[in-house]
Amino acid sequence: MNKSKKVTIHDIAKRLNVTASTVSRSLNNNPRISDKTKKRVLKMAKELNYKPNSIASALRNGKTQIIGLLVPLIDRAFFSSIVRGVEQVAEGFNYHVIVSQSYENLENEKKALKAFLNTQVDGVLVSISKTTTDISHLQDVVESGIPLILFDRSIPQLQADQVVIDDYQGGYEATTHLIEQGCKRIVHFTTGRDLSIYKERYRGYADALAYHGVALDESLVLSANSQLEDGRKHAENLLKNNIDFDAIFSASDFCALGAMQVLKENGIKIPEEVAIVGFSNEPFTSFTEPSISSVNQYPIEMGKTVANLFFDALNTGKDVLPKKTVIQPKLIIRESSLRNK
Amino acid sequence: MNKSKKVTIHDIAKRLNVTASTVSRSLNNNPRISDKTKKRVLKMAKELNYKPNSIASALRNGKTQIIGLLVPLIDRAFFSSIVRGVEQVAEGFNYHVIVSQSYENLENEKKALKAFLNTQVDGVLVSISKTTTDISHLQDVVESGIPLILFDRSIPQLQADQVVIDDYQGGYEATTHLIEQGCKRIVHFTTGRDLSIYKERYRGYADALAYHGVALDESLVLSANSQLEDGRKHAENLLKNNIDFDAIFSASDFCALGAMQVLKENGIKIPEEVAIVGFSNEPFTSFTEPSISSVNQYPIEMGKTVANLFFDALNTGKDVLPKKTVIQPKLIIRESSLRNK
DNA sequence: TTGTACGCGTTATCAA
DNA sequence: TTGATAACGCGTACAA
Repeated sequence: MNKSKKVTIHDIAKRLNVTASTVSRSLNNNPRISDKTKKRVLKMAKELNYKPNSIASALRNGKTQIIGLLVPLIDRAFFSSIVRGVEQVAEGFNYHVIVSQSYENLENEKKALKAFLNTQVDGVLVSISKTTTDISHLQDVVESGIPLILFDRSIPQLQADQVVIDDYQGGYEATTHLIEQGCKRIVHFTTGRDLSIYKERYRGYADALAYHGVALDESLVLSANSQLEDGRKHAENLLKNNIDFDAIFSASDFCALGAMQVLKENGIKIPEEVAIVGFSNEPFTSFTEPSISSVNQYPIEMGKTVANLFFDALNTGKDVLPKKTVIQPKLIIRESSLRNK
Repeated sequence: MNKSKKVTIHDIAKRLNVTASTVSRSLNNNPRISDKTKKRVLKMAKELNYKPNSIASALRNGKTQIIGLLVPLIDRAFFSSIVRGVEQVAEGFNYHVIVSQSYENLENEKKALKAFLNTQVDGVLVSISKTTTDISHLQDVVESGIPLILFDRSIPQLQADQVVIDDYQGGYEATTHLIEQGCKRIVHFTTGRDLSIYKERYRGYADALAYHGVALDESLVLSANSQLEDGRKHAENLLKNNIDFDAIFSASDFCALGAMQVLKENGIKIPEEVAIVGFSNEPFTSFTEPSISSVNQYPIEMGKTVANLFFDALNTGKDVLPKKTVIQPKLIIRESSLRNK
C-alpha cells in the first residue's frame, strides 16, 4: 500500500497548483506565506500522508538533527543514566541521539567517532575510554567544526566543553566519613590509568587524611582496573601480607564489592572490622549484604547538562571559550561503613 | 583549518582532469575503470583528505546504512548484551546501529519508531515494551517496506521475522531443578502482562509440575511487575498469609532478589527452607548472598542472530515468509537453589 | 505573497 | 574506459 511511492512536496504542490517552494515554505512556517495557503498545504500534506525526507533536508542545510553519544560501556548504570539524561533534553529539541560504546578500548573509540562524523552528526558527546592516551581523534572532531563535549572523564588540555563531577570532593567526603567512623588505616583502591577522575579521588582521599591528622601510608594505595576481580585480588593480597587496615575507600563499586566478598569469606566483619565505601552508586550496592556505601554522581543530571551545553554551542559561535561544568557528588551512607547505628 | 570547505568528488575530479563520475566509480571500485585511474583517484582523495558524504549518497541510493534498535531498557544486562551482539555483526557489514529505549512505555515506543523511520534507517529491530497492546505502529514499519525483526518479546500474529528464546524450556528446566531439590510447593512469580515470554515460562512451570506429579496450586502463582519491589511485596504477602511454600521460581531476577531479601529478613534460610530460581542471569545474581540460580538467555547470541536476520532480509526479497528462530536457554545453578552440595 | 532557478554531493543511465 | 546529464527531495536567493 504505502510502499507505492514516497510523497514529496512536489506531489502536494501539484495537487494545489502551487510550486514546491510554496509548499516547502508553508511546511516550515515561513512568515511570508499567507495563512490560507499554509492551511491548504498542511491539510493536503496530511491527506497524502506526507513525511518530510530528513535526508534531503540534511543534505540541503547541513544539519542531521542527530547527536552522537559515545560511552565506554553502556551497561554501567552510571552511563546508561547519562544516556537517559541526554535523551530527555534532546527530545525537547527534536534531536535524536545515537549511542555507541568504546568498550574501554581506544581503537573502538576512534572507529565510533569516525562513524559519527561519517553519519554527519551535529555534535559529539564523549566520555573517553580508560585506554585513551593520544587525543588526535578528538582533535579531529573539534576541527570538523561540530561541537564536542566531554563528560566525566575529561581531558583538560582539549579545547572543548567539559562536564565532570567534583571527584576530589567525592573522595574527600568518603574518606572523612570513614575517619569519623573511627577508621585510621584506610586502604584506597585507584587505577593505574592516567585518568583525572581517579587522580582527583585520590587527592580528596589524601587531603582528608591530612586534614584529620591521619598519616598517609602509600602502601595502602593500590592500583588496578576497576573490575570485581581486581578488588578480590587486592583484598587477598592485603590479607596474605598481613597488612593492617580497618577501612577501604574504593574508587570503583565493583572493586569494593570484590574486596568485600573476600573479606567476608575470611570471616572479617563489615563494617565492624573493615568499613567500606565505593564510588558510583551502582544499583547493586544496595543489593549486597551488607549494602555498600557509595558516592552518587548524579548521572541523569550530568547527561542533561551535557546535552544543554551542546545546544548552547549549537547557537553561539564556536569561538567562545570552552566551559567547564562541575557537578557536586554526594556520599550515600549504607551498612558497609556505618558503625554507629 | 579543516573547516575551510568539505572536499567533494568534484574537487578530486578537477585536480585530475576527469569527471565526477569517474571519481565516483573509482571510489566505489567499479570494474569498468582502469586500475591506473583508480590509483590516481585514491591517491588524490587521500591527499585532499576527502571524506565521502554519506548523506548525499543516502539521498541518492536510498540506503542510510543505519539500523534502528529499540529496547525497553538499556540498563538491563540482557538488553545491553543484545546491543553488543547486534553491533558486532553490523560492524562487519559497515552498518551503524542507533539504539533507543522505550522505557517500557508504548508512547515512547511509537515515538522512537517514528524517529527511526524519519531518520530513514534501513531496518528496525525491536523488543516491544510490556505495555504494548496494539501493534499498528509496528505494522507501519512493515508497510514502510524496510525489514522489521522482533526479538525476545515477540508478537506471533505480526508478519515479521522473530527471534526468541525457548521460554517454555527455561521454565521447565528451572521448575524441574527445584523439584529435584525436593521442593513440592513451588511459588511462581509471573506478570499480569500479555507477553508471550511470561506465558511460556508459566507453561514450562506447569508442565514440569505435571510431569513430576506435583499438583499445580494456582494460589501459588503470583502476578506483578518485574521490579525488586514487586518481589518484596509477594514475599511479604506469602508470609503474612501463612502460605505454605518451599521454593520460588521467578520469571524475573529482580523479583527473585526482592523476595529473597524479605525471606532473609524474616530469618528464613535460603535454600534450605526456600529455594529460589530467577530468570535472565543478570550479573547481580552472582553478587548476592546466597548467589541466585537463574536462566541464561544468551543475549549476545540473540543479538547476533537478530542482526544476521536483518542482513538476510536486506538481500532476499520481502515476500519471503517470516522466519522464527528459537534459542535454547540454560539454567545456571547457584547457591539459592542448591540443597545437596 | 508566490514563483523561478539552482545547488547540496552522489550515483545511475545513456552515450561516446 | 570515460564523459555528460539528470535525479534523489528539499530550501533559499532572487525576481516578480
